[in-house]
Amino acid sequence: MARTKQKIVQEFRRSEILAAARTVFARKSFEGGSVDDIAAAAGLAKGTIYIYFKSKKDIYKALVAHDMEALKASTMRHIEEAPTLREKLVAFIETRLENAEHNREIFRVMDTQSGSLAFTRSQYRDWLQEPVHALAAAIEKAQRNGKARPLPAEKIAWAAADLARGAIVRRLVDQSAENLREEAEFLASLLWTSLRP
Amino acid sequence: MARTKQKIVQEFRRSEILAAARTVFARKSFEGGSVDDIAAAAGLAKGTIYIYFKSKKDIYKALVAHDMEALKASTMRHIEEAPTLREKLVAFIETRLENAEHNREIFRVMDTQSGSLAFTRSQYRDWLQEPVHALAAAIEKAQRNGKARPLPAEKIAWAAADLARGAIVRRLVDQSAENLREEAEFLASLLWTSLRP
DNA sequence: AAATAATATGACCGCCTAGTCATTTTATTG
DNA sequence: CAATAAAATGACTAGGCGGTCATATTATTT
Repeated sequence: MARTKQKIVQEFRRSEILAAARTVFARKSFEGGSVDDIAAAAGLAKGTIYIYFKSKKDIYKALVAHDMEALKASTMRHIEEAPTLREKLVAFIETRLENAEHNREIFRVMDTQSGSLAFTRSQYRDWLQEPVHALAAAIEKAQRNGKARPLPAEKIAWAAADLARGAIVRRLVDQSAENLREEAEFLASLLWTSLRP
Repeated sequence: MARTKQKIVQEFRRSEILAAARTVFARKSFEGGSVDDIAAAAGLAKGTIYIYFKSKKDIYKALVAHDMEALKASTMRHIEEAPTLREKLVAFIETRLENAEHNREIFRVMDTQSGSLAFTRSQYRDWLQEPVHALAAAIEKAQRNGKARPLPAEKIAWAAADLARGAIVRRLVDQSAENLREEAEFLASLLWTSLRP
């Protein structure tokens, strides 16, 4: 019982710290943001931070792992649920736009810092490639059923990811209020035009 | 005469330092790379660096300005020279892939650090948007002549930039040796399929 | 070749940051 | 309500950084 209570509080603190780190890293990048910044943003003393995380890098890893996993899961689910390939394309792009809209900070963190720091290649493969591969698989399945032309599926899937990313960046910079669904539909249609039989 | 000699040597030193900075910033990012790193890479003492540049930020600004300007000019010229819209699309994408291939470091620098540091919005507008706008203008012209369907030109141009960027990132990571020209052709064809009458 | 000017050097300074730990505050328990 | 355990604190340390400057080296001039 006490154990559980402890765990709950501990996890709450950890998530509070991660939320603070998300803001700080987004605004100043990993190198630019200090642990003091994070502590201040979380309303805690610096020493407290080190009770819950063993290093600054550790915070960063936990943060990226958490948010990447969430985006991956959400994207996979939406692809799964969409019935037709055209709708899967829209779902893939829309999920990513939506996620960035609601998590501006973490998108900036993932987008700027990504490569160099703290993660094995296989973890990135998992987070970044898995949804893309899922989309590619859907394209291939449609191709086998004659519902899509035989273009290289993997490449098209990556193109969808790239188009989504570009739109996200522009939306964040321009504060563009353009309808999210419409934008996703338009981008998906660019690819669908090439794919449809 | 002496003046000119001086200038030549000075400019040579500056470009040497920029080359060193390009490597360092690409590997460690702006915050992560130190002036000592740059000095070591350039084979100079730290003090010497400060004869040619007044601060670390100043080095960064000169570096990005130089390389962005070069990419912009190259892209604009290739678009200009291509006769048809389809070829202009290919030229736009190919130029960017080629540039990244031959200047891996600076691509990483521009891609990771971009937003926050040291530049006015108008400078970025210039470097990033001008080639895209040039492509958009070409699309619009083709549309007026009935050589392209009336899709939003600006959006298509940005899509071309996004597809190019994605391909570049993957080429850098995967060391992919896939034929550059073919890759550009494929990406351009994705857009051209939607555009062609 | 001496005098003078231009360049290059690296030890040094002040500042900042990641991480520690003795001490204090808060929660739990008997 | 002690007594004890758990959690939180922030002053402190060690190391690294950007930037300076008195000194040394090299080039130019007379």
